[in-house]
Amino acid sequence: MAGTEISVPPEQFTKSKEPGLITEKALEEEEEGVCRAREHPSSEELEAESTHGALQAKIPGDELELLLAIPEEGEKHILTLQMVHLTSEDAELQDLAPQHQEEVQGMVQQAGSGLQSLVWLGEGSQQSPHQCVTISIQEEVYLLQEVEVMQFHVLEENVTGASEDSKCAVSLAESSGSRKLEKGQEEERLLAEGGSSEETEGQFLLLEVRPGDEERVEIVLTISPLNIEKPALGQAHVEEANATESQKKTKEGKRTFHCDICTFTSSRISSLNRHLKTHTNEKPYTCHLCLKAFRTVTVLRNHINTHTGTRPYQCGDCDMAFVTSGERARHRRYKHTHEKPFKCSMCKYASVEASKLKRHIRSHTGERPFQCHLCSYAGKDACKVKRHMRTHSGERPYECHICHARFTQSGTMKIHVLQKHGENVPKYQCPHCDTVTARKSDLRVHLLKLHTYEAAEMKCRYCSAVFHERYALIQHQKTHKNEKRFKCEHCSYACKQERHMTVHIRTHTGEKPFACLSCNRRFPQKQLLNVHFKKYHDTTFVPTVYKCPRCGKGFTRLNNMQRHLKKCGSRQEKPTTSEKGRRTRMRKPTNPKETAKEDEAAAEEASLVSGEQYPGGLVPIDFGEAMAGGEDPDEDMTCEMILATMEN
DNA sequence: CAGCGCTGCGCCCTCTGCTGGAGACCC
DNA sequence: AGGGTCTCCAGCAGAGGGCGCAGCGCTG
Repeated sequence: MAGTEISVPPEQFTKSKEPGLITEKALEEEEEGVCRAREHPSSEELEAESTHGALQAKIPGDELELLLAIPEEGEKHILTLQMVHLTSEDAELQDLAPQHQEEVQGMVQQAGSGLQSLVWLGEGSQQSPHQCVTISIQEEVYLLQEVEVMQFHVLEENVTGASEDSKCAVSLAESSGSRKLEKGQEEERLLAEGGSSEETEGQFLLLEVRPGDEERVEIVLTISPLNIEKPALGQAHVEEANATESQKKTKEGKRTFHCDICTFTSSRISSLNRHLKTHTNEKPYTCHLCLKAFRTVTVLRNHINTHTGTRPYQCGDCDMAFVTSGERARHRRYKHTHEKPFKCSMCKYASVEASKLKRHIRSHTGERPFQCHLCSYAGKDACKVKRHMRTHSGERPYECHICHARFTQSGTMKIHVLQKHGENVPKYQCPHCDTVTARKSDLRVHLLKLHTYEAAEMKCRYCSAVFHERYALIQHQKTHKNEKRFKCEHCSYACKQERHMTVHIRTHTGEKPFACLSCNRRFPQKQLLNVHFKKYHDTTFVPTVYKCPRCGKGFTRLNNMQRHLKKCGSRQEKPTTSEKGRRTRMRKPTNPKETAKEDEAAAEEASLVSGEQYPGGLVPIDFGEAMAGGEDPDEDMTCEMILATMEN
């Protein structure tokens, strides 16, 4: 329970609640060359700041200026400084680094993305620019006129992985306006020694290095306003180690109490005492309903309210009520006032909470601090990693209440329920054609594939027409659909499909590519070979018989039986059960498209069977299931001869 | 010291968009 | 019969909204 009171300037670690708290004197001093501050930037300036980020870096000669955008009153901005890894390729840095080794301790490097980085040239930089320690102030939210604590990492060359980085706490004071960061060898020395550094030329710069676990070094870097009295921080920490209850008064007589266990400081001993309880398990207030213990009675009361449902803070604009007034205030900002004081300096995003802005900033920086321990995935917040872990565990926590299908994400299930079981399913109509998709993303794919202008010409496969849009090409090619585009060069035969022509050509060439493995007879068509094999080599083969219901005459082909029926004047009879094995061939298609397709095939077959396009009435036995069941294996027979053979 | 106001962190949720496999369709 | 294309659909991740809760500054 040891708390140490140390003496630090009163502004340090203190957040001013009002931007106006910055003193005119301080502003004047800044104007005098070290820091330049402006009370209210013009709109143009704000726009420029928005464009270039929250702060800009200028390195005029050996001097470094850190330009900070000044927000409008009440706004809070994120300052993001990006990590800089010095490599041998960083010629600019190589040139710069030695130059600043003597004089420059901190510098801000304008990164390519428009983000900024703070490079700390520590002791290592004296040996080689490659060994510079780079300090990246990742992000923090603060009123720009405020003193603020920032988190950043100290990275060494070739050290990868944020978890490996040393964490540092930085306090930046007097952020508004531009600041020239003064440097000195003393700071460098103190950084290395783990002590503190004071400003030179009137600027105070505090460094505090704390040894952590094996690979961690904690550095507390505090940059204070120019008019702040220099503290003896290094001494304070020596005293801290020896006398934990020691106190030091500042020039103004104010005291700061410092927690020995963490970096917490407070100007009130009561706050420190309350804070110290957070380092203990001391929780004297116990909930009588669940036996959970709490540190303060206020926390206990709020907790009990969660049991009882007591929500004393009612929103005046809706029915919502909350346990604490703070929750109500936040709710009102979200739902009613839409006040969003946290504004991103790199885009127009604004949020109710600072943590949301912080999270948003990661979408600019690409930072992914939450690593999956099973794969290389890293998320921008812990929740993403948790969701990602389902891909490893196979967990599917969301179940469709209708079909009980399970899903990894609630959104996926919602889409499923809507589109599989919903009645008013939203559809996405393509503006260029009749295509309707169930999902917007699919419409996008459709537009991309079919309606995107292609620089390369796409040629019609049937004619010389060319197109730059795939959809237009497909529509055009459909106009060729019913053409008998394939014409025999030896006779007047014409057909729609190339494979039909291939078969037909064999009637001219005499080619017989299909040989029977049992008797070595050869056939020009595969179907002829199949029929031959079944009839002469397959003992289990039972030919389909369609009987005329009137006279009982049998037929192997349905259409022949139907033709016979017209003469007999009776109706069609179903095939006998012995024909069941072959019945599937005669199924009536239920799909209208299939029906049309078969009708088309039947029509073509009829055309072929009639021999109207074949000189001498010779018809090649070909294509189509209607023919498959009854052809004679004799490749030289005409269709009529085959039918005559097969029919009874 | 209690209480208020506020902040930060974490969690859960929704919306959105991209991706790739499966199956239907077309040729 | 088989390959190419397209649509459907689930998986998955990015981004952000909203809220619960613990802790801290400040004040009476």
